Amino acid sequence: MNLENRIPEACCTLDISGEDQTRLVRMFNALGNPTRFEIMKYLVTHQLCITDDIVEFLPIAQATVSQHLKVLRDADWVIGTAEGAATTYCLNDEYIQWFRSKVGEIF
Amino acid sequence: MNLENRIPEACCTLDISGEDQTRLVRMFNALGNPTRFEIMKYLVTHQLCITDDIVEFLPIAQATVSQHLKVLRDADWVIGTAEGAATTYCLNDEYIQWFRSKVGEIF
DNA sequence: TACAATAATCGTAAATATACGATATAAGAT
DNA sequence: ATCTTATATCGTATATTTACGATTATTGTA
Repeated sequence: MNLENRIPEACCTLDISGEDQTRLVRMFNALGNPTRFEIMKYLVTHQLCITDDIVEFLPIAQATVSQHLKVLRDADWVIGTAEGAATTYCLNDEYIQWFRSKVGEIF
Repeated sequence: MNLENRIPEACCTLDISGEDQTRLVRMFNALGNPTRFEIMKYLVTHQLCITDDIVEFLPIAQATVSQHLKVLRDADWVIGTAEGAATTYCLNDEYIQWFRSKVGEIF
């Protein structure tokens, strides 16, 4: 009375795999860090900013902020645009929307 | 013509902080790992399972599966219930719902 | 009582993430 | 041309994560 009785069979399928799944996991991972979450909060409440705004806002070194912004960019949470010597950051609305709808589909 | 011209002022507030924020980041973090995401997929498509189902399903050791399940439990993505010698896992619908609504509020 | 099944935990090795200072690059002002 | 500002990248130290085998604990069965 063990394996024969509880055959694990799928009750449904799931429309996520391959590249999409990799992207989704990367997005989860990027926000699964307190500092990066704070950066995202900053962007949500400020719409637009440059790297230095966040360097002044958070108690961490400029190099670290730059690194975290790169992770958020690579995960498509934000878009960075070179604006002279500075880089302007804003939310990547397209992929934020994509994230929300995928999460809605899956869970 | 620099700091004086672009005063970074918040355009809105954000209703997430403290414990809720910590929990949310922990939930993001837990799903930001390919193996744990696969476990969640398994649970979504099977509704219920025991640890051993996942051990057989994934190409990783029992100890590792158990560790990942603990992370998912601690992050409130799943609920584990001792059922004799086995532990039955299922989705934590309450907090999945919570996650979705928080993400909706923020972004 | 002994045994098989199931899962959790311990100790540990290897990989990855995180943070920093120093340096490099590029734009704009003097 | 030089200096300042803003950012990215490099090298590196430390911390955390991930994975594993071995061990422990607990339940149910022979």
